[in-house]
Amino acid sequence: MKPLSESYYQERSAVQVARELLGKSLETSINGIRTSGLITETEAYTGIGDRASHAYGGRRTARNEMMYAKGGTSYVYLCYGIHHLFNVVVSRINDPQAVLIRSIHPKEGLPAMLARRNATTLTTNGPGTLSQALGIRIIHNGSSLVGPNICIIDRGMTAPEQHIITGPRIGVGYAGADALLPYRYRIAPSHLR
DNA sequence: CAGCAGATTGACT
DNA sequence: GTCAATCTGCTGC
Repeated sequence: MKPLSESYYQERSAVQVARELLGKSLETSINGIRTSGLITETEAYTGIGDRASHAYGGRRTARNEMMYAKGGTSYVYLCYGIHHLFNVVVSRINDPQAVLIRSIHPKEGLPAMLARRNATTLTTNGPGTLSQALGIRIIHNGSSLVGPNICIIDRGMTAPEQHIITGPRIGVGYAGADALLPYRYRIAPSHLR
């Protein structure tokens, strides 16, 4: 029941963390409002050799700078000019591996999440919608995952191997052969309820 | 500098 | 199924 430590993120690869984060609790405390959910879908972006990654070929821009930070840092960026996508940076400084969180199962703070989404039914099954529900925005780019605002906690819900479905990542058709790699991980829908 | 595509979503035909 | 919303970064004039 403790937040995952900084060394946890630094000692593992993106593939390993993407798989192990399934079932863990992603929690935010923003402006005194606490919200959380269990991670049900992730994708691994494995570094400078990964054609689907913003850091492919060692590319370094103002947007993706945080991918080069130490493991345990948040990488939040704006996609299509509208949606905030939340990533967990993994490994050490200058090894830009990251895990995109694509879906959560909401647990705490449902009213606050509904208000942020401006909705009456709660949707958190997409990288843009879950970030909005949890209140994660560009200002959280670079936030520590062992800091006060965003953290990931093991609440004993680690997904068993046989309930994990793997497949190609979503929306990365431009990545050639790398688009086919099985770097998307999700908990089988039949095990969510 | 213009044009275009992108780790998406939701409204509409 | 189609398409607009709208910021970032890359390509080419």
